[in-house]
Amino acid sequence: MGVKISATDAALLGLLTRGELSGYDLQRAADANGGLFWAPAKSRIYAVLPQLVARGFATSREVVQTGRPNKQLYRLTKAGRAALQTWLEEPPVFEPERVPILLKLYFGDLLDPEILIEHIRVVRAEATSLKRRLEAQPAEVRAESVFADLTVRHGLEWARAMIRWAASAEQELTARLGATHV
Amino acid sequence: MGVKISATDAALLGLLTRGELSGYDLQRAADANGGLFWAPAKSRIYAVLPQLVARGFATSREVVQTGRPNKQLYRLTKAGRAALQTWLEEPPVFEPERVPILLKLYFGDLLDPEILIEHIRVVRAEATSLKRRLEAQPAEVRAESVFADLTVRHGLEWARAMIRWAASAEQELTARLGATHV
DNA sequence: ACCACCATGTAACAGGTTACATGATTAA
DNA sequence: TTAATCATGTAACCTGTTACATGGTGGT
Repeated sequence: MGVKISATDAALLGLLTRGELSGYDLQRAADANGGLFWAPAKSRIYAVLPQLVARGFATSREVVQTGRPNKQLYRLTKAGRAALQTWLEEPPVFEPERVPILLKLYFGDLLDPEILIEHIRVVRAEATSLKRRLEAQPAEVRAESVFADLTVRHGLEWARAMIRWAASAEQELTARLGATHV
Repeated sequence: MGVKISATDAALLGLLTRGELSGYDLQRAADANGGLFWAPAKSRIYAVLPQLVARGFATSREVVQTGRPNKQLYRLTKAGRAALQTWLEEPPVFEPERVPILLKLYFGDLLDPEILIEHIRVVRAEATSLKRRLEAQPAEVRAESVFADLTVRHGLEWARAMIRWAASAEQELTARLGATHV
């Protein structure tokens, strides 16, 4: 029987395979990927870490520092490593997300078409800026490992899909708007 | 000052614009779209409805039935309609989701490549089946309204993006695997 | 005989956020 | 002097899930 851990647990344990880290370090590491696929709030990180210790997945030691706050360094245990491995080997969860824009769109008949179109423009603009951000990291992350590169490519595919969809939705709604206006 | 409501509140209030409905009806309506963009658990629906009444966004009346359980029918109030409108007019939230597969992939160096490839195949298979499901509803939903159609098209773009990404990821990882094996 | 539909809810739990609180050091 | 970095945490709140509980009706 394998020990169950959550995705957030797994993210922290995974980062701890790379060395002894503090909560602060872990947050930086999680944010470093632009929070692209997993970035818990820091309060969550500080809440989870003691739980990991309590469950035997990590140990902590305090490092006394002068001139700056003391810190807790966390180290992965064998049990933690095993729990992580179990999680990694489980088939991934697949489910289409809840997309707020779709909810607004679905009730589009209740909304002024111009506002709806503006909403879609917002989506396209944000997707475009995400795409640009992702395209603008060639050597840094992408060459580092196939895996990091594939996560970036996932984000790019996603952003492109959103842009395509938003463009076509905008076009269609604009056409409708024009048709009913004239 | 506008009254703040959550997306789930908005989903229920939105459905209530179409008439007086019970919790049961609302769940069916939410699931009808294949749960594509917003499908709360029924316990959540039954928890939220009384809150909506308490906040003055809906009224309820009991309908006594014979041969089957009594039911509560909920009706949207003016205040509820106004709160919904405020929510609909707010610019949509845009944020790339948390994708579990990416977390597994990011720590791909900890995982047997064959298992990783199998994970990606799962994603592709599920995305493909979603795509097929969405393609298989022409007259039913899609012609009904532009808005419903656009939500379906969103799902399709998303599914296609996932398929494209998974195919390319699988190819790349397979190549790497072959290279290191031979 | 069994299953699906109708219909509402409670209980226990998991996972997550924002805002608040503290406080020294260092670079612009 | 203003802001960022380092560093940890609490409190209040919100959102959501699964499992449990009940029980008649109508179709295969």
